[in-house]
Amino acid sequence: MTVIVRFAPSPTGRLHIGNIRTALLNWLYAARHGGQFLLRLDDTDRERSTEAFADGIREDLAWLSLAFAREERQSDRMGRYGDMADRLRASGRLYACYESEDELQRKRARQRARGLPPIYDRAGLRLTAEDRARLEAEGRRPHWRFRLSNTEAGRGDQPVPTLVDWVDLIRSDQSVDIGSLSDPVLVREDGTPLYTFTSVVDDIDFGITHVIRGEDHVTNTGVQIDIFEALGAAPPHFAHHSLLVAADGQALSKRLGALSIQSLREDGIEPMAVACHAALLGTPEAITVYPDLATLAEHCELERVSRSPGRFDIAELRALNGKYLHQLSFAAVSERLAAMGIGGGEAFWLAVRGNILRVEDAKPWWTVVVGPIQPSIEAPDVLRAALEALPAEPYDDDTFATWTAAIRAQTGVKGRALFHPLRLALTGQEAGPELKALLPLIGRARAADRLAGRAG
RNA sequence: GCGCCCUUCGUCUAUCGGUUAGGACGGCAGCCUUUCACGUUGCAAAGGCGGGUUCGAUUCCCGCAGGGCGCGCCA
Repeated sequence: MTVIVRFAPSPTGRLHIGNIRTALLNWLYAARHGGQFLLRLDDTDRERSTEAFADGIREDLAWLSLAFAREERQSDRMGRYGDMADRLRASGRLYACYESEDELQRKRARQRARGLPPIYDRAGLRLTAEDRARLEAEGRRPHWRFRLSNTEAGRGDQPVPTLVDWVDLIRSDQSVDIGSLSDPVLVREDGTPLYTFTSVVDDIDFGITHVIRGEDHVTNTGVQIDIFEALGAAPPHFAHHSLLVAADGQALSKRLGALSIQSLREDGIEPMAVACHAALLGTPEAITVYPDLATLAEHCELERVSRSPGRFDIAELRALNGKYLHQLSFAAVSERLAAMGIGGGEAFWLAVRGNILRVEDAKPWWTVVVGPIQPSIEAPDVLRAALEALPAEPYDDDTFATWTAAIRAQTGVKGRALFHPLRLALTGQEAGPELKALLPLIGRARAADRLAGRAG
């Protein structure tokens, strides 16, 4: 059996770190099993879905190299949902209800007040043909509910505890009591099919073998398994991963805006750092940046994803990004450096990569190399001696050592007293890459200017 | 309120009743670099609370507390 998984965001916002974790878990599962990953845009909510958000989702996936074999949109499939709804009506599993939003709210409030669970009372099921005709004549249109298979013979419509169970790939044995749930609305008055239903129809039609999603869907799964069966289809395998929480342990949902993939990208975080952090968080694997998704997939077993919520701390992601850059090869960034107007070749990259957290942090160091910068003058005597001892070009990796040895011999100054003034004069900065590597890039002319206190 | 899930170093986790409770990130220290950073080596750092079961509980059971999620004509 070929594994087919899907990522099904609704284009009502940008993807965030939590979303992308779901996408990644799906993509990586497909990769590990030689399966297919498909993108499904859940855009049945016409009011909130926009084309701009759909583009944003594709853009974010592309940035992370999460390629999909196929793209489907629910808005293209409305006819199909209508047909499937008819099938459920024909088998008596989809029934018309005429309560207004207000009436339903009042019913729920009453039930809660009496200490009862707020479950729909199935009044719609008891409507006679005459009742319905009268309601329709009043101009009322029905919404349609799916009758959950939670009753037993001799007890009418009364729900009884009914466990729907499955072997969850992450949570192992899992069950949901659909006896304590309301019959879900599958189709609205205006004919719009709802998620609970469209998702099942799509999973059937697209041959989805594994549904990997957040644990906020656990209850949905209980209901949806019932719908799969009502439609005569075998349910797919399910896996529900825990959700991410913020660094303070509270729900992440409040500040998702700042954690959009777009903002992480603009923040200079590398896509593989985002992917590895999101996928490895909450697993026994050490969080490290692998060179590509295929390699990441080798380290990512769905079965080992933790059931407890994962704490997402952007500071950790930034640190991870830095660690990744510290060992990144020149070949991997040469084009981007060139696009930023940075030259200096491999020597420059190797010199500065250990001192940056983001690729664009290389830019100020390039300015340090080509100037102009304002030197910072400390210990003028030392700098004067340094200027006098400054060797003629060509410079190489040994130049700095011979030069500083000469200054030391001349002045008797050594250690921090020698290096700190040189660093301040040559770079204008307190800390930075090895001067040994920087000096040949800076060159004699600029070095001489800076040692003399002139901008250069 | 009801239901489901979770609880081991600061963080992510390993441990299938007996371990010096292991690893990774971060932190700290040494080393390297005659400077800072990078790198490297080492160190410190943990079983929420209360009851059981057992010769023995981090591990199994119950309760409590804390956290997450669900209980939509959202997805």
